[in-house]
Amino acid sequence: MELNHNYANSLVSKLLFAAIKKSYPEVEYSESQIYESLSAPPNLKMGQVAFPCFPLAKECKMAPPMIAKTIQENLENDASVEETKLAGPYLNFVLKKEALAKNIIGEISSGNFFTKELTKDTPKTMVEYSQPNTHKILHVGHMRNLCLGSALVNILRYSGQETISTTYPGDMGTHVAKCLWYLKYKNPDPVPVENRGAWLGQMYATANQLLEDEIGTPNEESNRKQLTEIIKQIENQNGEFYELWKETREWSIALMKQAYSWANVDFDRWFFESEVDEDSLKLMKDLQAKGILVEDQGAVGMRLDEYNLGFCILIKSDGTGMYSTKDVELARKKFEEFGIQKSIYVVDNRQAFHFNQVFKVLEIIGFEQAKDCFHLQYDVVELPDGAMSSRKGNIVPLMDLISNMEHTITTNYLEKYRGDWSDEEIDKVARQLAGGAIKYGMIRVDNNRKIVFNMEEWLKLDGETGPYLQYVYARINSLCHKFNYDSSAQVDFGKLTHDLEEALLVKLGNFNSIVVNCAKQLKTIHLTSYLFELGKLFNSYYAECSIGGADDEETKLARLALAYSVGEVMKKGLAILGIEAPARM
RNA sequence: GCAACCGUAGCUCAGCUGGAUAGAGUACUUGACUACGAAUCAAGUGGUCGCAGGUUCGAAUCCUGCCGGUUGCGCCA
Repeated sequence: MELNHNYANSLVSKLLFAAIKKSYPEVEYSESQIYESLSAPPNLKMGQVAFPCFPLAKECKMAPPMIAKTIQENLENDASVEETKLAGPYLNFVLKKEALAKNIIGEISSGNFFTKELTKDTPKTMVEYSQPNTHKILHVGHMRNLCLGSALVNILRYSGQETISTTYPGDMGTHVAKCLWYLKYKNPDPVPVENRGAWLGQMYATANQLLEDEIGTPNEESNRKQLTEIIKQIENQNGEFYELWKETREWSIALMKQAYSWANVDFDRWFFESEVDEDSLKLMKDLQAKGILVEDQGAVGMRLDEYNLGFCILIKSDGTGMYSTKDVELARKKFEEFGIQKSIYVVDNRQAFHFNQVFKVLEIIGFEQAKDCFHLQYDVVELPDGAMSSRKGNIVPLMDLISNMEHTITTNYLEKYRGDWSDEEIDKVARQLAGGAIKYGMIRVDNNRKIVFNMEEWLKLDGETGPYLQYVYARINSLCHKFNYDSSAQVDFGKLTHDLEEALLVKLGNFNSIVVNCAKQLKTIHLTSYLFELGKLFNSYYAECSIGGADDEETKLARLALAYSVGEVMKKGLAILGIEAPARM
């Protein structure tokens, strides 16, 4: 539940609540209902806050414009309100800029703005994201999941929701067997000393190709026998392949950790498939013994036809489990180990059917939390020539994207500082900007929309990108430094009279609401758009109004304070998206 | 066949819990650095919101049907 935390809207809803009570004593319209209904007029000349009177029309049995007029007549005077304006069915409020500035800039510079209680009674939530397979290539597709998941965790936490983050790597299954098979029987090359995780991914791709090529040849049957043996050894936890699995698995995990570290992502809990496999089968055998599961064509599972979810196989005819089997057990572990009330799965939309099945199975076997399990789906990342596939050989490995981006940024923008800045700083800023470009690019489009990844486009860094926003912060930081900004100095907020200053103040005041809205809708785009709009506004302001060269000292100080506030909000907003803002770039 | 998602400017996308004049980026044309950082800013060109109905004071937004595209739909994960 959202609390009233926006200064302007809280003020207006309080005044409106009293006026509505006075005008229509019989109508029930709570202060928080009013707060929620407030919107913004099309432009600031019409006011900063708009109250639409449509919702009241039915109960008051009166046309909205008349209601607006009646309410206006019953409004009490308030020192912070300049005037109210009737605009048809809307009642608009013009707040005094000075009051707006004093409150918003004051709260931002004191830091209180970012520590407000924004919501209450939110459920304890777990977010699972990043489910890469070991022994396979980590590619740009994984990046979308990682950026989205980590931003969402930050959004939920900022808005006051207790959130546990978790990752679920796939460290067993046929893909592992194929990779180990190739390593043992076919690979002629020595194991490299470095980057073994990436190398392993290539081994898998080669293995997959070779096995496919040998289908229909005399080798097919022996290959299959060898793969079965490998899988058996890993499951039974002994034999040379089990040892090889343990060793190679670590190479992939090291690569994952490297990627997570680059992305500044940290998980509260790592679940591995191998960790839930055995228990998941036990759980299913229990359920089977209780008669909850049925057998069908040799497999054991649950009939979900009445929910239009077909048959969910939980024990294959060879006695082993499926991915659904493990997901049921994993859910049980999450509920019991952490006592969560809500469980979010950030997984691409091809798994929609799978999760519907799993959630239904959980519900049927008696987990109440099943109704609060949510598959947050997103569309996949494709390349200009279609879906990524190892067969096509058109996979863009994650580390290629990262190093390409960092290299381009260094040569195009940072090389000019060489000698002036330390090499370490140049590398660090290149990493931060690459992070900004990649992360912002991954989460600025809606989850439901496919991303066609084009390396050249991504390297351009023009327009709506992470570095555009980082540049805003760097410029402000440089300004504050140059003019010795002091956050404790007295400021005459009456000096902020420009239209763009007002627009910036209103924008700044909306920050917390935007993040709460993102948390409610589990979306990142509202925040990315917001930050871009804030950045654009500031850049216009910067071009139009000289801050350092203001007419008088008071104006300069007031403008600096405003600029500083924009910088703080920008930095905070980017941080929520997982993006660092360098002090200079 | 069934289901989910997508269809808005040349291209990439916002706007979708109905509300004031449909917005950005990009591309293209033009202008602004002896300047608080030009990784920037300003201006212009560009739209039957896939199509057809319906709901109502009001629909890009909600409902129905159709068209086009993507992805799923029992022993891979």
